Amino acid sequence: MQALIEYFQGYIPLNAEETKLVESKITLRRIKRKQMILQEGFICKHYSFVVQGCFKMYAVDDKGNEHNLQFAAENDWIADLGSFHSQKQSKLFIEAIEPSVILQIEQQDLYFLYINIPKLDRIFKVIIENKFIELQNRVLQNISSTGQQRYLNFLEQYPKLALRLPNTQIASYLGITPEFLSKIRKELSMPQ
Amino acid sequence: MQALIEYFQGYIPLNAEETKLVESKITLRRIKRKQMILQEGFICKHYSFVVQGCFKMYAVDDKGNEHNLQFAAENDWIADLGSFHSQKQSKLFIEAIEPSVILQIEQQDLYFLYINIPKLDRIFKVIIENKFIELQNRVLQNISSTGQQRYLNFLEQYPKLALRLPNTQIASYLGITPEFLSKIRKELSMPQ
DNA sequence: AGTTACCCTTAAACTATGTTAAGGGTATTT
DNA sequence: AAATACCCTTAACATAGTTTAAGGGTAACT
Repeated sequence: MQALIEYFQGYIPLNAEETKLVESKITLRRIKRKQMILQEGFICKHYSFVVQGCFKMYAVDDKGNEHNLQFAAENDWIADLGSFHSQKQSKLFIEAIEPSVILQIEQQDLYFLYINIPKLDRIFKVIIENKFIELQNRVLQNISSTGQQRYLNFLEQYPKLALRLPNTQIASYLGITPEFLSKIRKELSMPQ
Repeated sequence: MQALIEYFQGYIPLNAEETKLVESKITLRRIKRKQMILQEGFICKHYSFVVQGCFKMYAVDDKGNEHNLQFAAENDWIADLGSFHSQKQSKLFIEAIEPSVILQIEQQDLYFLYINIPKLDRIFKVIIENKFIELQNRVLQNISSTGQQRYLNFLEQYPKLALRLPNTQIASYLGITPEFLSKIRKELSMPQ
């Protein structure tokens, strides 16, 4: 629980009363590997903060292939924001890649906190702005670079994550097949 | 100027005093076709609201090819948020595709407004959240769909924009060459 | 009104990436 | 300890997308 409070303090200090209010709306959950906290067809009820572990959020296409939209490790947030805010059925899955510990807040509780702690609007605005900037860089990569360039960029941008994830998951995130990633890795490892 | 106030009202009503404060920090500019309001190597000094006209934001790669990250038409915002907030040099260009009218606000003035009108934090949080959701859908398309599917999706999602833009610009946004878009369009127009 | 710049299309040759199939390795589960 | 599931790689073949070059059409500038 302390992890989240410290995380918020990194943006704007919260006083004791505000801290208490936040804590009153937060639920801690332990999630097993491969357990899902969101499945297609369900409404995304929680905004989740990862204290420990790692998650992937993905869509499944008509052929049954998964496409990773996002990973989330320690001190990162994960949710299908579209479903969370509209309360409509999600088309996404969120699944633990490792045994994990998360802090969850429900939509109504978050809205309650937004009203009672205005600085949370500011904090979440900055959080989402940073995520937006990151995502825009990813789009730029996707429309302008080859698979190899995107892979190298991923290794550079998320070196720790790259060590934790199987290559199949990285390939899915990059938008290439595991076989092609294997070919890329071979080329990169060869002299010249 | 009224256009922006009405736009804000669509999120949360502003009172007379707040309206006046916002207006005091806004500058109206008329932009000619092909005129740039941001160039690579410069700091993005303004958050711009499009009253009339249309813009593209793009990066130029080492081969000199442009890659469109975003379009912005009436009632949309455009800025390189990364550069705007960090005050670091941008790698992007923002250029008018049509003769345009925009309302601009400088970074320091926006921060001033955030402090004096807390509900602006809320409004811009919601704006950027919606843009994030949109962008996430685009990433999903990019990593999971063919050029043809992305083109059809673009036509569906931005039908009005598609009519205003030359196909070269759409191709650049989709991450394909104009020649390939031409081939796609031919296939789509052919019986079967 | 003429000229320039830009836009759209076509096609052939080429490159990047996907598909299918197979085998061996390693971690997880029973 | 065996069995299962998953992961990584390789290779032959198929498809998606690019490059280059060219021609004609239309909108913009002088």
